Amino acid sequence: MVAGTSGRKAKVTALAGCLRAAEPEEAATVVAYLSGELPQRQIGVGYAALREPPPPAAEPSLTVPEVDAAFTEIGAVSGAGSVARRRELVAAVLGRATRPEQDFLVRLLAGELRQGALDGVMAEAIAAAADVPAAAVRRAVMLRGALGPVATAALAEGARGLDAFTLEVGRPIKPMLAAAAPSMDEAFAKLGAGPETEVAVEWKLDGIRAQVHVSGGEVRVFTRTLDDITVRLPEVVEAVRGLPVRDAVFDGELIALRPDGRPHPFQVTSARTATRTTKTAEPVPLSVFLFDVLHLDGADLLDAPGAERDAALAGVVPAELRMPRVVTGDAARAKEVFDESVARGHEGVVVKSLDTPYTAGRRGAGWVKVKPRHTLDLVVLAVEWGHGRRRGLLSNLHLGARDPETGGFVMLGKTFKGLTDELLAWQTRRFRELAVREDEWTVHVRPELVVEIAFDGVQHSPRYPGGIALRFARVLRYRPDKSAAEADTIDTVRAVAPVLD
DNA sequence: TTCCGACAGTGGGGTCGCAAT
DNA sequence: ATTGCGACCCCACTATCGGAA
Repeated sequence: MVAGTSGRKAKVTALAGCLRAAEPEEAATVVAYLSGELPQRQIGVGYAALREPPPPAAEPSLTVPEVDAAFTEIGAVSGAGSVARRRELVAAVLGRATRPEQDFLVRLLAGELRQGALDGVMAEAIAAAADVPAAAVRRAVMLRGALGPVATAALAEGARGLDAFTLEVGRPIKPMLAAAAPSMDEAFAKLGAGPETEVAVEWKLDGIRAQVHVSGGEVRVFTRTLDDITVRLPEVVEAVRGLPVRDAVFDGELIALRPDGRPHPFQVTSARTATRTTKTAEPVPLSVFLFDVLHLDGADLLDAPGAERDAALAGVVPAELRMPRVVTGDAARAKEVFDESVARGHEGVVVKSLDTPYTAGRRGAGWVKVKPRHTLDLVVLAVEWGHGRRRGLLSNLHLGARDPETGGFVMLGKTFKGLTDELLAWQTRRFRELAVREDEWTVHVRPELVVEIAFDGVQHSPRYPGGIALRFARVLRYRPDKSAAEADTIDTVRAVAPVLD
């Protein structure tokens, strides 16, 4: 029903009907499932555990609370034999489901529900079902970090129930995200910036986003997906603990820096953040750069304009713990900041409106990131069949650079990005003509077609034969004017974007 | 009537921890 | 010891809907 229509209003109507029909105690679970999430967040079941579902039941008998209880039990399984035990429990649930129920549950557990109803549409549906303003629902979701509890409150108590969701120090909220622009001029245009309207131009570091809560001297650190990673980061806790605040919520970035202040590759920061144990004697320390404050000693600042939040930040955080930032209305000055950030090895800048409040969880137009862009002409070595709306189309390109030593090609990664429907149709036809070998997923082709690829940088790769891979590769256009012999070489790739060490 | 902001979809590379092989 | 899997870090881009202009 929901997947069957492309219209958002129709989806909202259908979803709201489901919510009204649900028992009050089921509402949170129903909302989670319909938006493709589990209240448990994760239960250790993925694609591999779902490959061979048991025969479906003839008659429906499963209830939502039963499924929820089963998922909780599956999520609690651990230790030796846990993989087999989880699969056993998954099979038991699926065996009680009818064919359509099985199909839904498999897609839900695999994270492939894809029915066009994630947080945004579901928030509208909750608002419709509970007859409350959609903006109030969205705000509650941002503050609570989950749809389910918000749905329960809205359905039971209406708008009054939503008022109970406030910023609580110690509970993470969804972080504000940035839109992207290809150049400083376009970033300025998006924000309406100019001599009359200044903006903040902040360095963008290639690290891990962090929301740092201080509550009476106790510090907690949360990731973008609201996971608590405090215990992994003692040096971050130590750095923030010294600030002259009683209660505060900060937003910032964590990054591993070398002694000269230049950044380590992202992989170093990522590994450091993901490591739970102290297995190495001297882990690479992470540096903290705070760029926003959402609460300060009793005062919520979410709705305060950017300039006011920055003033509050500067009042309690010393410059060495703040993200470098320049306020200007001059695009040329902004470009200088961008150039300096890049020259020091960083990703680029984020241009921020001085007026907008902190719009958590939405890719609001208040922040716009600008990064440099590299390009290469590479050769397509193979193509993979697409899924979902790209089913039946050759979608994901295997990209290779010329290897002058062997006369062959070195694969540097894949991309499916940047392709229009028209281009997808064209390349599906074209690659069939060039096909030399085909398996279930992949069509291998004669290496003749040259494609211009944009990418952010080059990183060490344990996967690809050249030992390097492109980061965030996307298609700009095909180059019918170039032959494979004129494509860029592996040496050019290394020169264009050196791998940092 | 046209324009544009918000949203969902389609996957990319990488790391770690754990259980199975 | 190595491999497979699940969970999360980082992410760009296009199509579409529906309200704003």
